[in-house]
Amino acid sequence: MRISPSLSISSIMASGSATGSGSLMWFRKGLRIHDNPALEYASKGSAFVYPVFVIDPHYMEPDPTAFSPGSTLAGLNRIRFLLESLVDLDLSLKKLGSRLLVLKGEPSEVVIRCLKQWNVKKICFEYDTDPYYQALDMKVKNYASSAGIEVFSPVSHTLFNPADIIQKNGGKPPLSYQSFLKLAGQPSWASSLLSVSLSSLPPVGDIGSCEISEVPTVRELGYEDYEQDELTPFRGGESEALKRLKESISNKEWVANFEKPKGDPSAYVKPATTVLSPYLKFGCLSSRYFYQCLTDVYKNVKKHTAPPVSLVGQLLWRDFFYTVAFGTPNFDQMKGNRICKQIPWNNDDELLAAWREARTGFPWIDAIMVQLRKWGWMHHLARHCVACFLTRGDLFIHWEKGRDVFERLLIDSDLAINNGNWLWLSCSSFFYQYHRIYSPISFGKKYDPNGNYIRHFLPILKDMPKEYIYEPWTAPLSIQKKSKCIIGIDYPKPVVSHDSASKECKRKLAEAYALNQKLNGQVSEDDLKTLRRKLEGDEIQEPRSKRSRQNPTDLS
DNA sequence: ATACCGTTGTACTG
DNA sequence: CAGTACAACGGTAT
Repeated sequence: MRISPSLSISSIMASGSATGSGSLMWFRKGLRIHDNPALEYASKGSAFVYPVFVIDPHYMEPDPTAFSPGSTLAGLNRIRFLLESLVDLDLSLKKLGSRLLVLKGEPSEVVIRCLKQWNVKKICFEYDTDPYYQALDMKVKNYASSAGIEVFSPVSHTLFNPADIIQKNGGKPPLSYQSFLKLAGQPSWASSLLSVSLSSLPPVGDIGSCEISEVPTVRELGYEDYEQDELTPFRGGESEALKRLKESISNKEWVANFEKPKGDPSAYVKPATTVLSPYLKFGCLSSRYFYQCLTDVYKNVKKHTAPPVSLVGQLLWRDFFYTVAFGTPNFDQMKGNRICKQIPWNNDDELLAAWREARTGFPWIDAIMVQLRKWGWMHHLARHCVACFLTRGDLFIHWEKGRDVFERLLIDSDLAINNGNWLWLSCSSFFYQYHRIYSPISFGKKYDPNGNYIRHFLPILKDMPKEYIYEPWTAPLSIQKKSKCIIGIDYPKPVVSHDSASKECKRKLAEAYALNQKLNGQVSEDDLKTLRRKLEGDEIQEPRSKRSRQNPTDLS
């Protein structure tokens, strides 16, 4: 990593205007120029601005022990998406007469070191509700106030300020979408004027002895022999986000009639949704700008759909989960989570690995897991299918395990939304109708009877006749041979029988719910252990349920 | 205590 | 494609 020569020149020039004050713009999420209140404030009345991004090695550096290429925390697809977003941000800053200063290390330490070395009067960064940033920001704020540096940290990642909604509700977050809507009311902030679009930025000041680099490439980070086939088709960055947004809203009929549950999860050539989630996640796209574009479309059509199913409804779901996550201690785990049902999930690393590695033997499930691995994105309903299958539908494995896999592999993985949806799908919170189980066979079939989606992501099954493609283990051996795919050799047998496994899951959830109700949610680890023993005991007594684990004689 | 509701279940019927 | 039975949860309003 070297110091850019162009920076040295500009820094000499900037330091010439010693009388002006400087500000530090700390980018984390909010990787955009448009509608960026922190950036706007940083540049206002400043002689120079330091736009900083800190690379946290924990997030970026290769971890060879992880189950997929990437760092300890993020898969390669999301790291690449972030780097592309940073390159785009750097280009946009350069067009405005600035540039991105990339530093490396523990972010709060690096930022505090910069504050010590540079002559800045204010530090600006988007407010972040994630516990990780709450902790970092506390350290930075404490230092800044002790040093007499102004801190400006506006809420601009979401439409509403989660703290406001929680306060309105008497200190607790609303737990249903409808009650959230009621509390949120009309999004006045969301309709307010966007931050002015910047035509230029003050130059970067003297960087002293800080080690500044360009945005690194994945190669420079140490991902030399990454697998090309795990390359997501979605490119990161604000420019890409705005292009995608423009394309989406250009079809006014589509925007006006959008109904989330009616989307086709098997559509992959042209996905059934906007695929703006990764851009919202990194703040390449302002949720407020997106909101205003949508309401503009609504104004110009006769009628349009409404929350929860409309596109605006999707943005509000995002705010809903942000609010609940912010107001719920231990939101990302079962233990100590006030809103989470305590359920004696199974520990089965073999079944977990089969799910994660797309070898459950259910083509619909496995194809979705391949799409996750390769694209880092799947349709919302596809996520439902695999999440339900892993947890309450078939495998009865802890939602935290599935959450970890999604968190790593999704390019749009977002603490609040990812955990919120796993809580939802596992019937641990928000949603409790555990008898409604997605069939790993029939759900996909009704959208894609020919199995094109499966054929694309699981090419081993590309010649399987459509009659068998969702249940290839039922195909006669002659058909398997003709399709060049022998079940049990070329493609696995199903790891469970869906009928018996889903029945088992329902029975276990009924027992777990009863225990939660009896103990008023105060379920201890011992209580869970006892229940787990009881459930296993029942299993041994009932020969029928022993079949929940598939064996070859059950096939066909 | 009771009725109604909840972004996105399945399988069957007309 | 819409309507229905199935079986039946917790949260919320009454």
